[in-house]
Amino acid sequence: MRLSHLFFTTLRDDPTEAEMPSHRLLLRAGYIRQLGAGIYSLLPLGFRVSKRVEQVIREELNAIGGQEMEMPVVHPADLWRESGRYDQIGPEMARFKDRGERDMVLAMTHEEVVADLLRDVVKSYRQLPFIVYHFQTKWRDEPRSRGGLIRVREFVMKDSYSCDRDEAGLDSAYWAHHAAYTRIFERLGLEAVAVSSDVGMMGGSLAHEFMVLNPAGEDVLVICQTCDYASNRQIAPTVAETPAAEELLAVEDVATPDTTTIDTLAAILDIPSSRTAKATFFVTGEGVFVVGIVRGDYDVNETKLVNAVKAVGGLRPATLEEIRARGMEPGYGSPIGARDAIVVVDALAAASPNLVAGANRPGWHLRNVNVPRDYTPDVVTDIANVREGDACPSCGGPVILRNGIEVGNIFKLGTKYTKALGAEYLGEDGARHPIVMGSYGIGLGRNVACIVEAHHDEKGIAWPEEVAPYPAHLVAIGANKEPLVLETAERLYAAAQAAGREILFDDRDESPGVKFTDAELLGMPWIITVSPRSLAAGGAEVTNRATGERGVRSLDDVTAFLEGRAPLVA
RNA sequence: CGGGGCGUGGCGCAAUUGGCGGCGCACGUGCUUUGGGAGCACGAGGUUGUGGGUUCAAGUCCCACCGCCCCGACCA
Repeated sequence: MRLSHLFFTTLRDDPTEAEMPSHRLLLRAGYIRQLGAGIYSLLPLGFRVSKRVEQVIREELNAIGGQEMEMPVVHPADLWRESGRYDQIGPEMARFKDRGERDMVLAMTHEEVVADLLRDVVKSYRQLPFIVYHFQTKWRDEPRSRGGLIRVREFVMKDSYSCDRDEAGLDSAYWAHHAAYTRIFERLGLEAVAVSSDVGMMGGSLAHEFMVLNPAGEDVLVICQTCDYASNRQIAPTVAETPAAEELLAVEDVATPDTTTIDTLAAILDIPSSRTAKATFFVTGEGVFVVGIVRGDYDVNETKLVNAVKAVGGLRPATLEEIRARGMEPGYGSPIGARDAIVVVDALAAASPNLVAGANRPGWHLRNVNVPRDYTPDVVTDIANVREGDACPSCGGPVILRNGIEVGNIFKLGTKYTKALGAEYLGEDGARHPIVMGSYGIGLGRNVACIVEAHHDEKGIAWPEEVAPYPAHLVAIGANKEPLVLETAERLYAAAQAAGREILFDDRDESPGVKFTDAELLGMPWIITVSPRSLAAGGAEVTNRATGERGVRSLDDVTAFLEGRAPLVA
């Protein structure tokens, strides 16, 4: 591709909107352009990268027996009513009517369509198992997009679906995907760690997320320093020593004016925060009031709390009025005297004696509150967030917390969708069984962004060879001073083309500085410079973009590389 | 949805008290230049996000709306 004809432009200045390196560089180098919040066009360069990522995924999925297909972006709403998600999912799903006034939706994911196909196509156990997948556009009207391609509303996702006779089959398909994902992210140049994760609204019994560590990541990961334990903090169990038993003292009032936080409470009473109880207040999507109690030195983990009370529609923070209506006082709250509320107490908090808790009166707390002597929990379970340095649930070693970006996920769905839609097969036993599904996703654009996050320097992008839009960037310098330069560059370019290898050729009438700067910004793995100087030195100068290694190679060596016959070394 | 910020040419920015909308880069033409974002000359490009209001006069003040970014809530 000649740069003189490439549909792109580079920007000299950083766009102010872009804060993450990947966003900034992809914009500046002319890979992407924004159309609206969370909506991006891929320019030819960006599209080529995306296609190369796609190809890596395709190869690895084919290797585990995946069959590529394509499902629609627009679905009849009735299909989503069948699974129940039409009413479950909020405004993040786009809904509209077609000209016949029929309710339609834009695809957020494709479990329903797969299940619909299964009930049509699969009759017998002989047709199972199989894996199907496609690369298809999803629309998810996120409350807030951010970080360029990291979190968008419209994106192309590889989603695959395993269809099995039974749990054992699902298990094997699940771990096959786990292995395939490991290979995919390795080939993409991403250091992804597989962490256990919450199944969320997808339902199912087991899930992993593949995470790339990044300070801007939206998930918090619990990673063991000693063993290979890694989990999303949403579901990471807390492991704490059982507090030493103490004589249960009598409850007594203590005046604590203007003391509505754990920090100030611990300070005013001169006690560690672990001697206090923290009360948090939520309301489920169905309007049920939930009080969550953790010890003062921990935070409430909302995912665990949602799961503890099986909160339909999730949880939202309660309003002050809602809290007072239940007989509690914000800032001085505790379940003592609470009414019309489900009380969930963290296991550690329940086991900790003589805590300071709210008196439900402004300016007052209570000393020596004990469970269940002083109030009765409805649920006692782990609802606390793991902290940095806490014990690993697997080996007991200290854990660290890191932020991560989710680049892929795998879910054991089970029969949730096939039961709802009636996708059954006739078994060897002559009975009908629901097909057992798994669902597995990788977002293309987010992976492209994460690759840039991991492979760039102050000058620009440095693509790994596996995903680079072009293997080399050919630069001709001093062409109008020495005609042989342009001749040579043209001959190298033609040789690559003739061999079926497309490379980037900067044939523009630009100054050397512009060409070098752009080449480094665009980030092809090899920059090949032809100039009077390089010709005098015996060929072309080759620079490895990632390592910075540079050397002069003979035109034969360079030609062999460009034709794909031999690797290049600097 | 809550909090904060910002909308002026493709990008980055300026415009005093309300007083003729400018600058750098990028872009076009010509000449010069060619190993690190070249020089000179000429030139094109704007409904200052939208709508209303105040005023002799609005980029600037007021109201409403729209859009975008950041933090939070949220995230199949």
